[in-house]
Amino acid sequence: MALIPRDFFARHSVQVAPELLGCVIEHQTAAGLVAVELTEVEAYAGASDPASHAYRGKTARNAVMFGPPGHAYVYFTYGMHFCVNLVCLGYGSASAVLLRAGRVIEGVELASARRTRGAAAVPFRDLARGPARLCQALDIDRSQDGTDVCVADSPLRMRWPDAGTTARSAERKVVSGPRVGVSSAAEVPWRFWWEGEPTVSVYRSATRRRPKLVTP
DNA sequence: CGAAGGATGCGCT
DNA sequence: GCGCATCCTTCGA
Repeated sequence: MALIPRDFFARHSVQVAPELLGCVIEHQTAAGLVAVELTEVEAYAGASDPASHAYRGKTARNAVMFGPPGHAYVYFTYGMHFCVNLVCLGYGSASAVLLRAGRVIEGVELASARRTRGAAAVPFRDLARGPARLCQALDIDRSQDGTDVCVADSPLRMRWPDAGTTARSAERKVVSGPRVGVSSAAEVPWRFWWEGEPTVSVYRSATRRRPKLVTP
């Protein structure tokens, strides 16, 4: 297992994000190991980025983003979902990369069991397709907030692509586009993914809300 | 197919 | 209170 060194993350998130494609996040729990090869990520620039949680300054929730690079920032949203970021640059910059989607390469059965609700089986491509699904497949929640992913004995860690993945990466084309679900700075093309990869989430623009009140 | 709405809890104004 | 870096189900064509 070749761990990704902290220096890798100690750069601007926009530079780190596309290089994370093909890298592997793995979570060792009592139930077993699940590893996911990243296929889609989003960069957030920190205090200067209106779409970032760090835009309005440091709070108890986002404190990890203001810490050193190579740590996991996990947040809870929409009353039921978790999303995981990897802190970049560090030392107060509060920049990070959101892990949006990936392909499960180890522990498929365990990931499938975590993702399955009721009777309907989840298709393989959908196991970690979307930031909240990825967290569910890996069993990541707020107890992983602040975890150092750059040490070998961490239950949650990042490693370089496998040899087979590296070969496949060479044939992959990295493309970029607007970020998903953010209402401000939506024009910034800081979402990166592998073109034609089936595990990439479906794009949804942020302007799908606002049912607003009705007049009877 | 696509669009629409509900679920659901917490951080921030 | 409001609004979310979301997902899933249902409804209609």
